[in-house]
Amino acid sequence: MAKARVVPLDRSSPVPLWAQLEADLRRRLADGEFSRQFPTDRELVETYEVSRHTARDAVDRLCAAGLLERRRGRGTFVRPEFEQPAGALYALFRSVEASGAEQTIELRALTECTNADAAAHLEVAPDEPLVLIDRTRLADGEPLAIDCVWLPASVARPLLDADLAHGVLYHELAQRCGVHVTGGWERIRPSIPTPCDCEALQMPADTAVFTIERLGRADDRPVEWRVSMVRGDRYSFVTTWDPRTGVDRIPTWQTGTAVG
Amino acid sequence: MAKARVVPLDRSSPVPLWAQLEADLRRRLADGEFSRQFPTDRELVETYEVSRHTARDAVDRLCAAGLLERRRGRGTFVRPEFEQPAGALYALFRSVEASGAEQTIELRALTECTNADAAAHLEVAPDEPLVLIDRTRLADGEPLAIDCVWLPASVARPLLDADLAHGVLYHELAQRCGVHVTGGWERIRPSIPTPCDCEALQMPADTAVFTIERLGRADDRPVEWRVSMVRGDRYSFVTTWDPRTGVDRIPTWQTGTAVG
DNA sequence: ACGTATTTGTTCGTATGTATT
DNA sequence: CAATACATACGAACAAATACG
Repeated sequence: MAKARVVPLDRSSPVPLWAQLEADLRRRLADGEFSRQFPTDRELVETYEVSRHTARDAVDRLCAAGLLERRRGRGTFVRPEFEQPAGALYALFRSVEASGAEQTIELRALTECTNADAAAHLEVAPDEPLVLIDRTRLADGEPLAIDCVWLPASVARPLLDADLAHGVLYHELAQRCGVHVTGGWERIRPSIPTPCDCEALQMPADTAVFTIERLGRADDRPVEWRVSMVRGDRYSFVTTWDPRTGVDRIPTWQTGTAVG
Repeated sequence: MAKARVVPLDRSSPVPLWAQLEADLRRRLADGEFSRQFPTDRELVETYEVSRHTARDAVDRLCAAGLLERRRGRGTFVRPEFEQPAGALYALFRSVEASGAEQTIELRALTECTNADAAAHLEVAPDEPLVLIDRTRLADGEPLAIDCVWLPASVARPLLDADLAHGVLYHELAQRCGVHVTGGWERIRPSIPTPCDCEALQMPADTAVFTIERLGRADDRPVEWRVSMVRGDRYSFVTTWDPRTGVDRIPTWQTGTAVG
């Protein structure tokens, strides 16, 4: 465990104390300093020398962002699921897992190659060597998605020896390559798969899929370009809204036809 | 304008004061009591006889939910866009409008009919008469989506005389039929349009669309069943995330290829 | 152009209630 | 029962942005 490094707050700064505190707690969270238990209000008051109100303000925002969870009488806890990658693609994997289905991965290819399109998104030269990870994801043995990832070989070459049929890519990427994906974007489009992709997904020829393009960044540069195809006849994107309880909830993935 | 009806707070209730206050402000917002300007902190303190801290707590939550907006030195304001319908479909219309494109509507059909599938979603008998609104939506003259809505004729018959080529359906529904849609769900799927739909959308035969199914409820019962097809070759669903600044979990629609 | 009043933003302090250990 | 930790609620003061005479 890394030793606690606390950045002292600057009271003469125009940045509010709660914002400085929130930023430092975000940094310490990203450093993995709190495995599960988070400092109590009182501890924060003492280490940062602020009022309890200010400490709560910062922690409240981290709770609202979903990183922490407070439990009355017990303490504040890190939400481990939020250490997992963000975005609609990983939300799908998690919702499938939460449904009780057993997820397995078939590795179709794990090689070094070049790809001009992926290179463009990764902002490297078109002939720059890339690591390609081509996998099929299955839920209870039935194909759910095909998932192609390209990463610059200069940073991702250690992955060629990794076991990518289990676990989360980002964990391997952090452990073996020292790269932490911190942000990015995703674009979701409907598309018609090629006959080859249709076969891999074991779906009829006249059905459409979600194509999810995903770019992951490691602070200073893009490191992950991914194109995934998700069976649209089995999975759909569902949103509910209700002005009384709060509107526009986070979309979730569902299978089947019933919507609450 | 309705006279201000303030529900007194119950200090012996186990429900926190801020929750009671938030609920009452939500109700007054729904009643349209505040056209644009919202009470100041001081006014809330006086009318509800709570501390400023409690009043701010309630208002902060309404701000977080997106219903209000506070501006230092000016006051608190109702966000008018939040009086508009929620969901991915209306988010698309708004983002197209925000892009500067001129939106027009072509009315293809406005009739009374029956439809067993729609009736099932509206929870009425299969032969119950429905109002069908079948429209094509265009952005700068180019087809963007086709949009079919079914409503129970018993409540929506006044719409047969309405001008549905302009304005928002929900406004007509509220004005002519006295029905306020307050909640519901949406399901998004990729699909392949029929040749007929392809023609209406003026798109090539081998492209896929987003199918958005939408169920709108008026508190006690479903009143709107809608199936829309959005050109997937022109519009995509984009999400960005960034753990440092807070994860952006609300997807937006974009056209073109550039993603920030 | 300036000063004052208003309004929200931030920060402190204090006390009490409630759930958990 | 007691200690701990979060939840709620009150009060007070000053700062920063805005509006207005």
